[in-house]
Amino acid sequence: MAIPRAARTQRRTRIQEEKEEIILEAALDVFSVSGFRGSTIDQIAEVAGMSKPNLLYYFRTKEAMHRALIDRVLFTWLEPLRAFDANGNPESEIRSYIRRKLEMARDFPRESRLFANEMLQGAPHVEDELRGPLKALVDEKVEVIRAWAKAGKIAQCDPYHLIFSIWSTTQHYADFDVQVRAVLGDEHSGEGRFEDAARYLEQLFVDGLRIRQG
Amino acid sequence: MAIPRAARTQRRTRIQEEKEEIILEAALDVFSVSGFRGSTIDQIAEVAGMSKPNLLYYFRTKEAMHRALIDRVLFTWLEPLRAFDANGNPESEIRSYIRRKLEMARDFPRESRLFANEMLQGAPHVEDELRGPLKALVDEKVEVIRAWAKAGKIAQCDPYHLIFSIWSTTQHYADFDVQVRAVLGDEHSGEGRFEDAARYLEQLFVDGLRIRQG
DNA sequence: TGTAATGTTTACCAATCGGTCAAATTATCC
DNA sequence: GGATAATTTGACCGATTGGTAAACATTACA
Repeated sequence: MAIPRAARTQRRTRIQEEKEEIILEAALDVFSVSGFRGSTIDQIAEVAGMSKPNLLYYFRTKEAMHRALIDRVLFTWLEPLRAFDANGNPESEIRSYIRRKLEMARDFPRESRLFANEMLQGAPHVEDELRGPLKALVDEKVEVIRAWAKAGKIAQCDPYHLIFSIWSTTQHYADFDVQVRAVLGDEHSGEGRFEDAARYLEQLFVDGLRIRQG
Repeated sequence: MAIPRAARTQRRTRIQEEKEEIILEAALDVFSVSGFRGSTIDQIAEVAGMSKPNLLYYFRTKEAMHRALIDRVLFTWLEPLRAFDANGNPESEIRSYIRRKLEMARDFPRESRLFANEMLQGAPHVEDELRGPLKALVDEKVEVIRAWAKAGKIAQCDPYHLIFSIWSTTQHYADFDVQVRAVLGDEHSGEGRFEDAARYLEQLFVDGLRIRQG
């Protein structure tokens, strides 16, 4: 008889690793478009190319799949902010932060949309993580930015809103991709639009913060 | 026998006007949080305080409710951009555009989230409107901004991405409200945060575009 | 006040939902 | 190769889904 996955303590099988990966990949496809409530296990099973009971053998509930995805995304999503370096100079740090966030929007749009979906629904599954680890990390970087402002390296500004504005402008290209494409028209919707966006955003933030090379 | 609403040609009744308003209000509550697929007619009926068949007497399908909402939101949502005046001076026009968009995020967050949900799902119900009327309006305003840049009133920049960045930064405060509150902490999450955001964003864009009074 | 149109409700439908179960199949390891 | 554990499947469950039919209640208007 099969032992329910959650009760197992043994090392994971090769098949387990592979199948769980396939399932999470399919779940990301579905959840990122339809949100948690709007997605069905059947949809995910079909995308994953396996039967529903088989899928439920690896993740016992829909919540379990969603939680596994969210945990993974939350971690990697904050990678660029973690890399934000207090010892670097303001201009290059902000430039590369924008770059990295924009690259993530381009390379991992589903992850961005999964997160956006969760926010729109009021973060029912991750509010604790937002108030805990996320806030802690942001608070830390806010202090860095404040120090830069105090030293006259950048203009006086609210560091929280600065971070919000970088998040929103970059993630916009993943979350509102369909709108961006529609407005730009098919001719300007190629991959070049990310380069255009990077150029514009770097100019906006560097000049907007009146950054002086330090 | 009751005549299906869609087949009626007569003027709308007082009861119709009232009930349809109540239903759309409830539908906005539900759709804006859960998206189209994740929302149920039963939820909407409960929020509206009427029975499901009664609700379906006024809107024959879930799609009909959603479409009615989207149509209404799409129109009012573009009001600030329509007000964007080519004859005004760049600084005050951009300042007041940011203000207006921020006020809408504050006063109509459900409408913003409804739209965001639709975008995340790939705009299955409104892609035509995006490629048609929306693109047309944006193209028109883009020309205004281009003229400003040509006249040296603002820095050279891609007007499309400028508009995207104003959209994203302002709507962020509605769509990601829960994250903003979590990061700012309960002490800074009052209504004052909109004033802080307005101050920061105006500074960012005015300096970022190196606007010179015209 | 009568009556026809409008509005509301109860009971119901087939389809889909998340999830279970036991049986059948496959992989692993001695 | 055989025993044992891991994996997969089809059949199924009760609850919920979007939506309907028809009886019933209310309103508007002559």
